[in-house]
Amino acid sequence: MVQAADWVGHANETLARGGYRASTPRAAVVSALADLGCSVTAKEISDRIEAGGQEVGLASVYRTLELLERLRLARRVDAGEGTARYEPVDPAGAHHHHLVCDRCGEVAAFEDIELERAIARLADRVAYSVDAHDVTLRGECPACLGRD
Amino acid sequence: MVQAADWVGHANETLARGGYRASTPRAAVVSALADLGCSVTAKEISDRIEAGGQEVGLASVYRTLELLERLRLARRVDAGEGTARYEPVDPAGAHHHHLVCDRCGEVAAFEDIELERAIARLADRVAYSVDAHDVTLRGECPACLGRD
DNA sequence: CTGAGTGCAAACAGTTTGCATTACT
DNA sequence: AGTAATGCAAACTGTTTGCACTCAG
Repeated sequence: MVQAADWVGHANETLARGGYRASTPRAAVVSALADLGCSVTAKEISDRIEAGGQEVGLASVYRTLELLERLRLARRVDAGEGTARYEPVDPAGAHHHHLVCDRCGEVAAFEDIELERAIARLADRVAYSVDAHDVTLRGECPACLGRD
Repeated sequence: MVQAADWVGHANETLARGGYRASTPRAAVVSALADLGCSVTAKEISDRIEAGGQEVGLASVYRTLELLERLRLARRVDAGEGTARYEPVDPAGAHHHHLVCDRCGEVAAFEDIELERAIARLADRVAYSVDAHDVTLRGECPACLGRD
């Protein structure tokens, strides 16, 4: 997992360096994304900001997420159903993938070097030039398994 | 890739066995999905049917896809952007994953035993009970690479 | 003071649903 | 005949966009 504080600093720095203005709504989105961490929706970000007493229009949340994605500060991850999810990108390059529960929708993260290696080797063999990959495992989370 | 003819037969059989009626629109969707093969949208299916002279409401396409998915005859695959894509499921169990071109959206398929093995091993180690997985590689397709 | 960034509301795209009608079995 | 399945149109959901206003630089 990305260190929330580090990432917020890194993100704000990158934004400033890019000539983007430091607006309150933007900062709120950055900070909410950092707090929520892995695999969050625009709505969740907006709610979290609202819970903190601020108001930020959903449109601004989307615009900020789009910007963060363009700057490689965040990435869109696909949990499957039709709702876009985002998460902070670790500046150090570490990354993880997701386990999604088909029953309750819960998302967990995992890392696996062996998997990464297999993908790296594969990437060399294909005709495409690969610069990103996503892996999603689907099944049932421990909680749902217990509740059978 | 799934053998189109085989799959159509298999799908129709499964549908019949399940007590589902053999309607013309349903058959058209099954056959269109088989023809188009890998990673198609509801709209593409509808267009392809229309091109063959028939008319099938988009709603029926969606309803049929949902049914096929429930019967494990098709699966929803996530190419990333907000449009659901479907493809026939090989009754023999063979499956592949996708390479998506970030520039033109072109989707190619690949298989890799090593990758499957890594995922199988990983699936044993996690707390979730994993029963499906998706891998998507993103990058640029050969055509777009050439067009730099 | 100037334009990047915002909020709102309207526009959109894909998907789902209610209901009267059609057509397998 | 009975009911599963269809088609249409309306409803919905998530996301994007146009525009007037605001505020950081």
